[in-house]
Amino acid sequence: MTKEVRVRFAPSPTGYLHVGGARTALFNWLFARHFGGKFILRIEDTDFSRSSEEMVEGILQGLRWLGMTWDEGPFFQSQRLDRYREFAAELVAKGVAYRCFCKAKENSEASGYPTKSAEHGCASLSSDESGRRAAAGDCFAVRFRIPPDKTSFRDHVFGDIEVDNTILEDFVLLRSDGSPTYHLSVVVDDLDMKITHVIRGADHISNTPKQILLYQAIGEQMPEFAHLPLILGPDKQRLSKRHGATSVMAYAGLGYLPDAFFNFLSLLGWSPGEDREILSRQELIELFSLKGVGKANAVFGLEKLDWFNSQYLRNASPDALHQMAVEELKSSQIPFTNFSAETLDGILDLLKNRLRKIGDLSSTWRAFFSDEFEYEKSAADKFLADPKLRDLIPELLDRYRKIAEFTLESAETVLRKFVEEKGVKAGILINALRVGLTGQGVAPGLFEVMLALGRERTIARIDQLNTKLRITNYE
RNA sequence: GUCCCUAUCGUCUAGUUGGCCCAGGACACCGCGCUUUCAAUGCGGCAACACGGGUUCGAAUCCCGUUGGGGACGCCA
Repeated sequence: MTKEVRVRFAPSPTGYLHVGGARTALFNWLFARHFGGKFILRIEDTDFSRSSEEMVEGILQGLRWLGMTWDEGPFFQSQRLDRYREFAAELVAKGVAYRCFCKAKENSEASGYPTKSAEHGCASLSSDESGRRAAAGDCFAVRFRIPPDKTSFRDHVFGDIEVDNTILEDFVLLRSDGSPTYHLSVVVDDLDMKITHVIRGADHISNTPKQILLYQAIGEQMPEFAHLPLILGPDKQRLSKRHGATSVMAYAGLGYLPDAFFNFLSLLGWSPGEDREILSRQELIELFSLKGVGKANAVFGLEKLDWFNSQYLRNASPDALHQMAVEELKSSQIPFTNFSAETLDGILDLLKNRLRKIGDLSSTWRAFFSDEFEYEKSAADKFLADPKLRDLIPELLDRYRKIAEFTLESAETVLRKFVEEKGVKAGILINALRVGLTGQGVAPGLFEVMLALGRERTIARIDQLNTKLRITNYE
């Protein structure tokens, strides 16, 4: 029996949960669920000046939206400060780290190139001297002493990676204010939390040797590593604000379904190795494997996300769709309250194949829910310009008014008969009426639309169309 | 600047140990059918192994180089 798989997602609360972070969380989550292991949430808030509680909440919210539940945590590094200090002290005692009494560099010159340990006078301070100065109250940071040789590790995604230690700097473990840096806290926590697999973004590849050196210095067994290729914007540059939304909650707001977003994200940098793409969470959990993770960075493109979303929308249960629609209409303040559930569901059934986002209901398909809507300009110009309409529409309106029973058949028969008598093509009227009824040049079948709107509204809108034809010149 | 990583259609990708790949699927795009417009659907099309050297009977698959892209080099994570 192998030991339990334990993975973690460890964001720093200096921003919202962004697309890249979400994908990292997602792969960790999938990995844990696949092996029946634990998914642990840890907040890396050791940079006090940049961390905030709202950001923590935002991250949790994003994870919840995507349905990623965690088994342990959230743990906060800010609450484990004593542990890191204790650890750093041990390292100093062991001689693998040393106190550095140099003044902290200003941020502005932080772009400096690696400083070799030899360049730090502090590195060669005797432990007596070092201890004496510390006891005297001299301010110091703790630096790790980089040993000579090379460091290598096997990555589950990238394979064997080796670096020469000489390029590594004697990095800081503990700042002069006593707070730990990332390298210290991440190693201590992964050890204490018994993390078996560190799955994180490829931007951490070059940090890994430092952490491995730390594990080696204290003689502990290290976790396995798997680095994930990065997600880039359409210009192949790092995803940033100028690419539009980067926070996952923004996508919630844009009307994307969490399941669709989840599915889409899972296929960014990973492939099940077969030709299926629409996969449920359960299927994803079963299929997920680090072997399927690619090495090349992936571009985050919206077209395919839209497609995924439309697939999930069309496959949504009537109940789920109903609920989403009600929410959407409410939030966009469209007064649809006089609709029966049946009416609403009928409309949704008519529209669901054409939805890309739930928000389309209140934008493109507004006319189905509200009497206040405009004719889409290009549609009106294209379909309302025929001068014959001015004479035809009033007559046709009259026929619809007189219709005995308003059904799909009768609605169509009235029009068919009418065009036959008048000797005009059905398309002229159908297209014009479509604009009149929906404001759009593109919509579901006209007679189905009539039924969905109901007799009264249909007649009222034809009447309105009649009026507009008289007062507007369409071209 | 130094180090690390990476490179298949516009995009996401398949391509397990080199031959079944003059490279498959999906999105997008284009055409045709259906039709009342569009969507949906069906069928079809466009479109890639970055480049140059090797190794091999044979390379998208292995090696080297070039170029492109990304990442890291902080008392940020």
